[in-house]
Amino acid sequence: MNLKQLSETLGLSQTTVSRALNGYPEVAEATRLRVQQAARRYGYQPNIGAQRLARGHSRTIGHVIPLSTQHEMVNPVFADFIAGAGERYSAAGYDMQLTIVEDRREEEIYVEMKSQGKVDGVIVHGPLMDDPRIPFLADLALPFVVHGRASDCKTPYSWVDVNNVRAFERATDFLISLGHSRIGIINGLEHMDFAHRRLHGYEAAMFRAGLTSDPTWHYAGEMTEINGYRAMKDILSHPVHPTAVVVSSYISTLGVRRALDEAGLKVGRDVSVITFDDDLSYLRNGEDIPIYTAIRSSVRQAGRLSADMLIHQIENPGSPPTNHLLEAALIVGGSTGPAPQE
Amino acid sequence: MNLKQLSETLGLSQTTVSRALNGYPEVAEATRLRVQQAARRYGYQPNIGAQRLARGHSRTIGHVIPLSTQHEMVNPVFADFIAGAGERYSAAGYDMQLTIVEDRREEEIYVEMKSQGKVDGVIVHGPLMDDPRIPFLADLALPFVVHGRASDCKTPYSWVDVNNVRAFERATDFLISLGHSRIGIINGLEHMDFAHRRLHGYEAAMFRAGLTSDPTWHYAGEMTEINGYRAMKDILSHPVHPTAVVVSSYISTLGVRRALDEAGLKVGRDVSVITFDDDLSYLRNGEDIPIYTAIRSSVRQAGRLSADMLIHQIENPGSPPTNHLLEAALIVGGSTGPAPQE
DNA sequence: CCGTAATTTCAAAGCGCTTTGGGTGGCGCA
DNA sequence: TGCGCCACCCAAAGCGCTTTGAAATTACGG
Repeated sequence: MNLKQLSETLGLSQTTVSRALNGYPEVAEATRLRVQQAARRYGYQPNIGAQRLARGHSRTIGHVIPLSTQHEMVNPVFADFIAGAGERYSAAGYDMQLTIVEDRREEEIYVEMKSQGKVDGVIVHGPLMDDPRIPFLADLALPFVVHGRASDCKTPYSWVDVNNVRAFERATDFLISLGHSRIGIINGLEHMDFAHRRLHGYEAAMFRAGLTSDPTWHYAGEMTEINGYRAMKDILSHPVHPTAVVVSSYISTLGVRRALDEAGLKVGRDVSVITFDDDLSYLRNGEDIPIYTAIRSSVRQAGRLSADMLIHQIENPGSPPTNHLLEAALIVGGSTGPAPQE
Repeated sequence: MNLKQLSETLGLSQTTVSRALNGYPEVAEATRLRVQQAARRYGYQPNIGAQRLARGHSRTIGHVIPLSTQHEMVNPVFADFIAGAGERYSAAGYDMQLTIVEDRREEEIYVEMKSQGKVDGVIVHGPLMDDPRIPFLADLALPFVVHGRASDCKTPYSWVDVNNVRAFERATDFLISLGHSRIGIINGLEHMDFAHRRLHGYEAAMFRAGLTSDPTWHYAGEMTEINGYRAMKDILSHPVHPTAVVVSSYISTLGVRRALDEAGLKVGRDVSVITFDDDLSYLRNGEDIPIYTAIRSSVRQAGRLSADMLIHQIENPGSPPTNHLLEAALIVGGSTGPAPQE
């Protein structure tokens, strides 16, 4: 059933039917009701392609997921972020389009999206320190919101981010307050903006406490279980090793635990661990009592916020970029304890 | 730049330009070349909405992710499946649309997709034993491929699935061959079809070996880390407990390990563990040497296959449903060993 | 009872593409 | 020379919706 048929059965023009259905005021309430009922009865659904063509926008939001050809890894927080954003899209009547693309082709995809009118806006995932995508998109005039930030970017843009500096500062401070002085960090890849900020927060806390941070206590790499395991194992291999570590991801932390178990060290007694906890639905950090002491910020919530901001931006063209800085909560669990006496 | 403008600058009709660009034979090669060059030069991209309207299909494939209101959990294998499917969509010129929806509204979404012409086909995730979505979609005449199967469904349909029965049979057989006789299973929710099959495979192997399976050695629940931990802890709480377990997910296995560590039991010596390994990019089961003995089948590969099958089905309407049964490999790692002597 | 304004409805012109159903013009062949 | 046949190109008619501009109807004050 299409508009024409519906309008014919109703004995009205397409104009009136369209207006009745789209809530325009210039149609009598009685008529509107009649039209709505008929639409329901005959299961009329406007053709989306035709609507897009006529309206000039797609009510679709794009997420482009770059897949680096070396790593071929999909960020595990992605599923939860999408779930959060998706909730909001559904509520606001938007569709979500996902594109998996080799990272070197990402800009090309944006151009295509823009000029084909595929999407009304995009969410940018996993920004680097100086991410070329941001000026590029700003230039394209395609509305976008970044999940994270790009430190070296001067042009203003909209973003949703966790206060990573502060989160790692607090985590480190907490360990220091427990008497730890040799503290390691197992971080993400350092060209990723979030990892850079986390390192920064950690270093600031160490410096303020007058502690030095041995480079052999640092690790930066993709945040997989294996890498967490390797990093911890490597850190332990040095004669003088840390009594505590802060870890950038819950998944890496699982590897860290494995390495500690293997070395016969008890988490929270021999080595304290604080993890960053994205509050993933399938990796809850305990329920009432947390397993790990953690700095927690829900990535799902970040997804919701990003979606809301982007929709606002799309529906209010010309509105200035907005930001949202989420504070991570420091949650005390069983993985931290006083520094062991030497 | 749109078709009209492009054709005007070229001094050709829209027809010819459209045909040249879409590879129709009735245009001179020289003209085609000229058109293609001009299109590139001016960055012409056909408007997607217009194309859809004119062609009558959307070149979009839908994935609807049901979010059960109780659990609110996004299946972690989902990201990898999507990545695999997404590769193929890109290559074939299809877009991917994701919809997050409360499970009770799922059918409504399908109707909408179909009648609005939003998508040309859909992938069905996480089928239940007797999944109402399958007859529903078959009825709708919307092409679809199921990732998994629905045991109780009589109408034929296309699916891609792992041979879950055989995988768990082999895993159990392997444990039996190592001398284990008390073997537990930590499974997914049993109304999920895959979990049902896995249980079945496990039971078949036990039965064939003349072993009985104590119900206190069984667990069925959402496959999170926490649940793995709880399940293992619970299993260990009984005076006579299993010396080996098969676990339905890598993530649960991480919880299982935690419970074993906490109990002072060594994986592979005191308790043998075999896990199902979806070969997730962020949770690799070791690299050269596997951490866990596992039955492995790449969910990403399943994504690729599903996408290929669906595209084929869309482009060849009326072709009969096809199936693809993947065999999981049994990979021996360090988490299994001979049954401990009592 | 009429002029004016407000309300309600409509016909038709897009939106940008594909596709049908012709037209040219040039060539070979009788 | 004339005919038929390709090879190439075109005008125009959709696809199903929105929206403009105008017409028809009703309401109302003088």
